[in-house]
Amino acid sequence: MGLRDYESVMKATADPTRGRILKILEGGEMCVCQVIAILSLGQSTVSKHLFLLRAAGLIKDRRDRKWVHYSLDRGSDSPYAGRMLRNIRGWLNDDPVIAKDRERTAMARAIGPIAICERNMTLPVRRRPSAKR
Amino acid sequence: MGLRDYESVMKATADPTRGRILKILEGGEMCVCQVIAILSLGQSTVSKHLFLLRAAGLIKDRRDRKWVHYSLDRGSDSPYAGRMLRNIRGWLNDDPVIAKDRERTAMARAIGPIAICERNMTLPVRRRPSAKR
DNA sequence: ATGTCAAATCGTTAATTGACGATATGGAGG
DNA sequence: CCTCCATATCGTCAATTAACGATTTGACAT
Repeated sequence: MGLRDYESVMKATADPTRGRILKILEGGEMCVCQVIAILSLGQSTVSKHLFLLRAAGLIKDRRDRKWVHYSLDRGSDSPYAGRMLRNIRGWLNDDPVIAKDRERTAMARAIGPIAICERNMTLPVRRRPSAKR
Repeated sequence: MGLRDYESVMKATADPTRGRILKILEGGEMCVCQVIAILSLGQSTVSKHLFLLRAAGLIKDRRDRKWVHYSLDRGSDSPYAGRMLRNIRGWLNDDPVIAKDRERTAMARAIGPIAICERNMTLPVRRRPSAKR
């Protein structure tokens, strides 16, 4: 529980994309393909982020058939991880990026992993009100 | 108070050298030259670290003649900074590197900034018990 | 104003990191 | 055994970062 663990947890949380992932998972367990769809990032990119978060003890995974689901690892071995998860819970809730992610998270949850995989890890495009002139 | 501030505070604290600096400053205000001596790093290197910590709202500075003293900025504007300072207070106290720094911090405090500057930002070498054979 | 000296800034270099596409892994179903 | 497909790992590239030495800044003393 020294500088090494400290560094791994803090560096894992410090990256803004990984911060977004942690906020997404606050809504509950998520399939990898759903996280990819919400973030609109490459599959390998997201996989690496999830790896680092898991290595730091911040999240845990669960296999269900060919899907892997990730969730926050409350009760992690790392005291740093537990504390940071609790900190982040109250943080960033007003941030516009996080708010947007929350909407997309809701959509991803409504649609479900299977449909998202069929759509090649994408969410349906949201119709934007176009300014008439 | 969005992702940007979050990132700056987290990245500032995530670096192990900056973590050491924060732990050093828990002992109270410190002159730059003392921090340099404790860490045994280059003057410009330490100056940069202090800059990043200050930019994140974690520490503040005070000029006294030609010396600049840094201290933890409890009551910072950033809510992230305040929380992290409180977290770190209870962290890393068992780490060997931090323990060593604490000894050197005590020595730096005993000697004082003026003497350290005269010694070119170094602490007196500690006599190590040499293993007889 | 000039010199001194602690600290800040600049410029460079090597190492780390985040992104991507391509390939490998490993369950589930045929 | 072979295929399919979600995920993991690999290889590459551009961007960031931590370290250093050299130079600049700015407060103080003469």
